[in-house]
Amino acid sequence: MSDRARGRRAGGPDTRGQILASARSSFARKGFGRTTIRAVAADAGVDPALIHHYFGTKDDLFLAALEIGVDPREVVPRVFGPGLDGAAERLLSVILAVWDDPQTGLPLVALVRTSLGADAAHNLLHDGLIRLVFTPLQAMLPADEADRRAQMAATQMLGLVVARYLLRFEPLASMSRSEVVAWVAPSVQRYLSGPLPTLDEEQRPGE
Amino acid sequence: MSDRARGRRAGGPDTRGQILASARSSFARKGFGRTTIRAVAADAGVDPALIHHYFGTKDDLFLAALEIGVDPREVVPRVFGPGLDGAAERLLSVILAVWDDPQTGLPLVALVRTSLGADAAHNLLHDGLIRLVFTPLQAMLPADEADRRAQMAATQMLGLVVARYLLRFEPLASMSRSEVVAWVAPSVQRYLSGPLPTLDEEQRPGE
DNA sequence: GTCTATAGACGGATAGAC
DNA sequence: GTCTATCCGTCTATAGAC
Repeated sequence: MSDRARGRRAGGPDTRGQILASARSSFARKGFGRTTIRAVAADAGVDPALIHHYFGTKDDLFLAALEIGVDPREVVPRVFGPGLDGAAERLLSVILAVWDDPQTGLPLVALVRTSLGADAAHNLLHDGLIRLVFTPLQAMLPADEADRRAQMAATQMLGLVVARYLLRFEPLASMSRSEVVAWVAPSVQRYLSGPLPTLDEEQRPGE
Repeated sequence: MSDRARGRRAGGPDTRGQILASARSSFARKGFGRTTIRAVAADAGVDPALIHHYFGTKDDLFLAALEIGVDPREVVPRVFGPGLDGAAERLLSVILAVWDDPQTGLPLVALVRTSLGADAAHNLLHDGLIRLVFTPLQAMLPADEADRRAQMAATQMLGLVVARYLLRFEPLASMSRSEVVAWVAPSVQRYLSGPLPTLDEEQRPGE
């Protein structure tokens, strides 16, 4: 991001990178549907036709913009390797670090924003991103509790991400990573390894 | 919903209600941007022009579809009146009940999905919905901790809502209200009244 | 009340000149 | 490589007939 996001394309025409940067920004801010090729082109200072020339269709551009700098298969073992104890803290630290970095965070914001805008059916979110962290997580949990524990943990991390990076709540968005981890980790850890909740027999169906 | 969502408009032409029901459904599933007047009209079995005739512009239709059956000023005191103790459980019970009911839930799904798809700037979500529950909540908390405690609680509730009603994770979406409350309430309650997290002095900025 | 016809704007995609 | 010109589709919205 250091050499291409700054200013207009200097001398060496890194037009392709310029387009990618503008696309990432727009996809992250507006999602797929509200991003237009024309707007991306204008922001990058090039002609709309160039984008098709380089990337093909709008979908192709979106996929190209999702290319990310981290390989999940490398980071996942570091989080879950040491065991369930402290896993929440390690997981949250990694997640926040990845999302705080614009290079890796912007594509993820674009992915989440686009997925939430579309139908629940074919979302990249569940089949792609979440599955990546779910599968190894579930493998560490008792089989009959794995689904519930992992999904409850997911709700907390998803809500954190949405509030901090999509809606940009303050002061949450400006808090340090370590403070956020200190607040949230106990909740996530309880979902992973805390006691199962005891259900009251009386369930009031209506309100 | 019982008399108008079922089948085509019977004899008495409740066309207006039919349109509203279709609009709510589409706004909830696709958000504002991806909802088209034409599709709503087709789903309601009427002509697109009729929608303009009844409701005016697309924005007007959206606002009409957001009309909801619950008055927050009535339910809020019931949740926060008894005090901070057990507030999380009461709050979650109400939230889940409102969202589980299609009559009140669909407009809320539409609101959240649309807000998340748009820019962070002018979102109805923060200025409308969340503010409604935030203000009375913050009034019960120590002034210097109110923002943080309320926002951390908001992340959990937001993530729960997104996962259960927008993304429809399973088994989460099919779990009973009381089971969800049993899982999540302790987390929310800790944000509201638990001990403040202790921050380590050493903050590793990188990674 | 309900529908037909159409205006007017916008965006994706392509062909082809330079 | 980069841009001009343009086609085609989709959508909102309106005017007006029945």
